Amino acid sequence: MNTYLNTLNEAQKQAVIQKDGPMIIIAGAGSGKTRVLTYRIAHLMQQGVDSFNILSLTFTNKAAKEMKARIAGVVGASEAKNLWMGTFHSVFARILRSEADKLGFPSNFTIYDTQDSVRLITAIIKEMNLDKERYKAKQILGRISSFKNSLITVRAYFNNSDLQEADLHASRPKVGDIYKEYVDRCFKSGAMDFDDLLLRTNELLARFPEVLAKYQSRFKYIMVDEYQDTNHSQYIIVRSLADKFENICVVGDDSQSIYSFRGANIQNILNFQKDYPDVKTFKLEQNYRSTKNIVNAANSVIARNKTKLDKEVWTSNDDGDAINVMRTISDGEEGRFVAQSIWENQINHQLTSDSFCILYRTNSQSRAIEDALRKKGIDYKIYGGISFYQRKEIKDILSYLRILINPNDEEAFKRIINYPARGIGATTIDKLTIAANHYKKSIFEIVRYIDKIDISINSGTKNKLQNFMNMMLRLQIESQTKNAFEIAEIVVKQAQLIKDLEKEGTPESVSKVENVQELLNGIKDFITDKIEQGEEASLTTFLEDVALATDFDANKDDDKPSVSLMTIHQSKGLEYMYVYIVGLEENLFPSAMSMNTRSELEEERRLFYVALTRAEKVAYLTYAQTRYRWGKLVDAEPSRFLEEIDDQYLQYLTPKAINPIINNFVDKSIFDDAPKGIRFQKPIQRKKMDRDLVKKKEIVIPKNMKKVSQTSAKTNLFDENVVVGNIVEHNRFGTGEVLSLEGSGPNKKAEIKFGTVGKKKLLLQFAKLRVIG
DNA sequence: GATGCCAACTTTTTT
DNA sequence: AGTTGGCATC
Repeated sequence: MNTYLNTLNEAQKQAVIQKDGPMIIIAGAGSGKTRVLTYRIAHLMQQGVDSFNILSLTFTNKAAKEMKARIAGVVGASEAKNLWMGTFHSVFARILRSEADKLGFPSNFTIYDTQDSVRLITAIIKEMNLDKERYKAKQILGRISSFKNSLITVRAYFNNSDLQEADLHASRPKVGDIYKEYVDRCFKSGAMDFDDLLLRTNELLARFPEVLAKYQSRFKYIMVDEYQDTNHSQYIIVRSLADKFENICVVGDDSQSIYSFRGANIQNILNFQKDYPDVKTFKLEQNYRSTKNIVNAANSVIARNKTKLDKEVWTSNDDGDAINVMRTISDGEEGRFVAQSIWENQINHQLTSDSFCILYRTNSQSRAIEDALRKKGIDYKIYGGISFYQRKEIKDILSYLRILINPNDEEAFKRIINYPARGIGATTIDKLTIAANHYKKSIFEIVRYIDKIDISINSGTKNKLQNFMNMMLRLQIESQTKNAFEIAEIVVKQAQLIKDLEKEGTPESVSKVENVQELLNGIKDFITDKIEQGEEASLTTFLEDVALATDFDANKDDDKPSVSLMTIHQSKGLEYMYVYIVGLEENLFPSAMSMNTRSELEEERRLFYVALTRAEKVAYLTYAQTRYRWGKLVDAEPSRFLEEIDDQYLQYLTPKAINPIINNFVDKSIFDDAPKGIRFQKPIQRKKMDRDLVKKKEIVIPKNMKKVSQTSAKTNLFDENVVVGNIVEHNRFGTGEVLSLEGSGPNKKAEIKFGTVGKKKLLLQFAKLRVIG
């Protein structure tokens, strides 16, 4: 018993065994935070705390799942099952469902994603006849979102002259009216957006003392991970729930607070000690993840931030390699460098692709990297960007399912009323919306009782509407006796969704059909999973999962090893042996939108800190001199963050082939008779810092560059110039002899006799052969 | 009301 | 560069 305690260091152990009262664990990057949290929960349970009384809030659903699994390993699966564990959004969505009637919501309320919210606001702005240039839907949503996250309700807004004045000043006097209409329409649709899941929870706890008391007594022990990234709304929920027992344990690292753009308030963690004067503070400062070089380099950068808690991250790991800095002429070249480097590191160190991760500031940067990886034949997995569930064909099907559960869901209804096309156009939908607002009913009900109301729609269109409604009502009845998968299948068939796509016959529509198929499979998997775990497998839970799922949750891990690509934000909490941070350029990282204030810049710096501390062994920092942005080639300057790292931890790689731009255009030999001393350098010295970097460090021969430079010097090692008789090496088949060649250009094939698998005919452009003799 | 073409916008990060 | 929405035309 308690053997797990012996695997912890002293600081970790103290944090694990501290049972009661408020406590804060300040956990440096890579300091075993998850382990401490996991063991702390397991320890509580071993001390006799009922799992039902423990609430643990994590940052992602994936983190919750993994922690639950690890706890189950210590205390047993059946014990771990009752733990309340998940993201703020999913835990409180669950609570809201069971208390929904108190707030006037149906228990199967819809969760609007950002897309739904933007569409609704767009519609409202249009209905109110406002100038959509002045009232940009996305911006208005952002404003409403920040109101909600600061617990400023519509009423509070209209009671707050400062806020109204600010909007007036910004020439947007109608923001409050839009806000009000938006909230009303969500309510009428039985829908909550992401921020509502927190705001409405606060409403529930504030307005119904008996509900608050119930959950206060239930959650005797509360733990909050990534506390530095909680917003005010989340903060108040936690404070209210913990108010009875004050057994509140928050974990976080102020140096990794990177979500202020969505309302996260770093003050929550900085002020925790003020909130609870008798707080016990624990600091986890030993880093187990990274080399000394990486830890020290990261420290040297974050030291420049002014607002932070006092802590010192250190490691007893090896020094490791210096951090590699690479400049390329373009973003395309940057991608090729990364791909080449990964390829070589894989070979040289016998690593699989899953040891590598490529991090970038913005999703749009992935394209150039992807191209390069694909050309090199390196498997990769990309997280983020447009999630599967956001695709049009998928959202359309989900909208059908949403309507079956909650017919009042306005956004879903508007999506499908004319999809597939059934002759119901914008004019009709406008009329229906007006009627719906007038009668204070949902559009669904208006259509359902279209005969009973006074509305100027011609009989042909009315007929179409009734046909549609009849189908929906039929589906509704069927859905009551079927499981989520069966319903989805019937919907796809009844609404002729696949048929509609197949009719198109374009390559895009073919892939859409595949996506629909994948969705159906996904629902099937979901159901089997849930049934196996003895959990609820209803359509409601499926749709909730979909709405709150992150990209990580959606991805299956059983694929073949692949390089991970993601934004830095998504990389929080993860670690990889090799990390490539690309696009280290001014206006990109730090972002041009985040350089106006000191605090914005500090957040960008924390972001860089997060990126660098993902690396266990080796880190590469790359930047390009030119980059395509908005379809245009623009010049780029190296990021200030490169300068901010203490020089002693860096080594600069600047291969000759890439360096002088002019050499790509002019054959140098034509100037062979020119006077000595002529410089083939660009005369304009734009990149001041860049020159300095090169001047200072060029002579240093990078420690681990030996292998790299060897191979990159002989580029023909990897290309298609093999001849009969060559001994070649193939990634999977090993070594073999080239027996014959046929075809030319992209179709050039080689017949090779491998020792392991015998004779093979391979297309050279894909085979990636290395000539070794 | 549907279709197809052009203009405008995009790219900061996400539950 | 790629996507989306608006507008003209059928």
